[in-house]
Amino acid sequence: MKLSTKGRYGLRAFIDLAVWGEEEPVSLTSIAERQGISISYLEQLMAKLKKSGLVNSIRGVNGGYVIAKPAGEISVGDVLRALEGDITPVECAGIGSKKAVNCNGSEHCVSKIVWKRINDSINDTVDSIYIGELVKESKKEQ
Amino acid sequence: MKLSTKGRYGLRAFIDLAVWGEEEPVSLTSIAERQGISISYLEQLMAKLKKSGLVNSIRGVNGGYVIAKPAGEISVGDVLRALEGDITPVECAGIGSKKAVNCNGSEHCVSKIVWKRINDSINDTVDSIYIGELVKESKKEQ
DNA sequence: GAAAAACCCGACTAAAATACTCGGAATTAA
DNA sequence: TTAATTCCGAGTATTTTAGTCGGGTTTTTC
Repeated sequence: MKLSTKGRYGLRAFIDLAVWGEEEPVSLTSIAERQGISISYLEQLMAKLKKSGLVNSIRGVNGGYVIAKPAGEISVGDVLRALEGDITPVECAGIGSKKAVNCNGSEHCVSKIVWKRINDSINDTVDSIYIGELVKESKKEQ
Repeated sequence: MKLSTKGRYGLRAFIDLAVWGEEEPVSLTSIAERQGISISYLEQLMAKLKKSGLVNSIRGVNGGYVIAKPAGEISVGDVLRALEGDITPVECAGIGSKKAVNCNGSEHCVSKIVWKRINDSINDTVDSIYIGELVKESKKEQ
């Protein structure tokens, strides 16, 4: 039960991008310096974000990345799901979905109720926070 | 970002115990049969639950385990924390707590706001569900 | 008292996931 | 051209997970 560095570093990088990329593209080198994350690893994270359409890239000298939509329209959930794939801790909580192994037994998987509530609460939480708020908060602190 | 089998199997086992253990202790053998979990592994899980005071054990022939308190007084959170240790996906979200590596940088760790909200929502969720409800639900289905 | 049935404990390990690194290719501004 | 960049795919050490295994100890029943 731990969010991997993909999600943790990736969100940090994305916020960094939103804060510093309003005028011109932000290079991985500069994000790496500010955030203390290696360039190689950032490349991987950015590839995922690009594939999901959350950032655009500009190649060549003075190139870098920019966010693809206004920060107010991108939720933390969008970013985390792009990076992690699925952020629910238990899979078998779907309604008519895949029947997990060992999901039988006398209790007819009552625990599914629990997993579903946990999954929902996480998704609700991350979908209710927008990058814009975090950018605002970040600027306030400087 | 996945709840381990410790938590998933452990909660299932605990519910099983609460359902079948009202009159007499429940043996690991019987839980293992109903739930499709190996006895050896169940031993490990029960050890944790016992250490946390959530179950009591009765040794000898016809022995087994019983829940230590009424099912209505034990929350899912109690059980999961006993099994998993800490169920929050991100550690650095404490207020004045340990300063994580790489938690510096220009944004002064705004992402902490996110981690804290996620952690809180998970804890609130699991602490609001009691084993008693699940037992009731389980019996309804039979 | 002996056997059976249960719990108790620590070490061990195969497999999977994580958290990266590395080398090189393509692109573009100056 | 050269240097700064993104892009791409492999490769790999470390850590975590998900158990198993073997050998106890304790208690109860017969």
